[in-house]
Amino acid sequence: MKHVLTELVVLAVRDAHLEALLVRLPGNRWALPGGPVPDGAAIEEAARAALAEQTGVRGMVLEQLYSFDRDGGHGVCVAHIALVAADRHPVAPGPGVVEVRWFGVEEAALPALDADASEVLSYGLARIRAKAAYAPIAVHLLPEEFTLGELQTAYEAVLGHPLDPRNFRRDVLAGGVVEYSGAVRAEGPGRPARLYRSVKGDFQVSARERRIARAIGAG
Amino acid sequence: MKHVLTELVVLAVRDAHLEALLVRLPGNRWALPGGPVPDGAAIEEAARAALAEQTGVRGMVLEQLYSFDRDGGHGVCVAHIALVAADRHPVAPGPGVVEVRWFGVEEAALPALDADASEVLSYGLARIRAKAAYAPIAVHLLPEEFTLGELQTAYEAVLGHPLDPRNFRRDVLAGGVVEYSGAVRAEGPGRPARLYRSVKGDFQVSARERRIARAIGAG
DNA sequence: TCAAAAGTGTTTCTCTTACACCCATGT
DNA sequence: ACATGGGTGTAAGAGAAACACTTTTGA
Repeated sequence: MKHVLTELVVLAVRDAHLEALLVRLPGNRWALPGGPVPDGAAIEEAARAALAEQTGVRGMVLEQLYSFDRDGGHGVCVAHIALVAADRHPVAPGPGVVEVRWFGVEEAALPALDADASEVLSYGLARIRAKAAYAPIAVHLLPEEFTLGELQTAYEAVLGHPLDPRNFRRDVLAGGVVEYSGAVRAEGPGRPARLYRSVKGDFQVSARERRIARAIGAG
Repeated sequence: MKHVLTELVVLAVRDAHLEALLVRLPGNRWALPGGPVPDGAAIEEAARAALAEQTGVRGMVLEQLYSFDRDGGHGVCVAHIALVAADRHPVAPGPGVVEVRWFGVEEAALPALDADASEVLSYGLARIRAKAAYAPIAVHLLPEEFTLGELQTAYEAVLGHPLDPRNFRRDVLAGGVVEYSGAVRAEGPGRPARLYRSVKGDFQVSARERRIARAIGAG
């Protein structure tokens, strides 16, 4: 018997930067959100519940990352990664939490974290970057309707390098992962942008789509 | 508090087929090898120990797959995948095990398995196939020295489709993941094959190597 | 000398990349 | 009218895929 807990790497793109959500615990210690998985509870549900309680964030895409030994073999930490559209998720500290805040994921922007949390965070970042190169993940980082410019910005934030707009548009549209919603949005000066939404349904990772997705990440 | 256990998808290439190692428990039930992770023990060590005890297989490459809820939320199963060189691992049933046997991974070749085990097995197969397309995994499925023909056969068994020998040799050798051992091996009629061994060391997944590795899997 | 497996280069085509200008709107 | 972001096509280079024959051995 061991105690089982979850930790979450919660990521969003805010202001063209990839940011992670951290919680400040009493004693000025910053940590990843998370909590125990009670006996009888499902792991993923417990992760969602812990995140909702500690930070107010709920209803996002959640993926299991890895399970780590903790507490000298007396515990197990099942790490998850969550992708959220930052605007749709106002944060509020829950019980036991002093503060909830977004931090840029660059080393310099992060507060001090213990070694375990750093490991989980690195693992999560590696996973999302690897996955961005072949899967249409960025749609999870955006509101329901978005412009291709916003989608490109999200990819650029995750990947950490700029993409060519013409190639990006060609490949995204060819991949069929987004569809034109029919609406446009004018915001300040400049030509109004068409709004797209992500196409529901599982994406078989066909050879063709893998290729296209790779292209998305390869700019 | 939950009980934590491991299950292992143990894979080998035997006779040009990808096969999985299963154990028969009393009552004629076939199952994946595995066992409890005792309080205080590390997950991966427990997985190795369980596999060694139940089947006699030890010292192979082990990778964590996923953690599943079990027993109505009262347990957690941390699934692993193991790649072994079949010839180097004679199997022998341990305590509590009636029989240990290799089965082809095709649906038709497998015995009846419970739903949980089937799910873990499918997950393991998906993982190894995905990984074969970009990482030099097949070397783990072969003895220390092997011919390029054997390596190609191993890849073909994992991927489930034939590869072009010229492209395969070119890409494998260009990738630098194997080196010529200097020896050759004559076996029956036909020109003797050069023996290769895998090059130690971590393979940074450089753009170049990713490309090459992709080539390996893309035939 | 025949059967069997190992080993070797080149060509074609597709995909990826790089690149510059016009369009529609707000101010 | 101009500043701002949105939207579009093409050409050159790189990588992947397809392809057939010669070599070396055992029988």
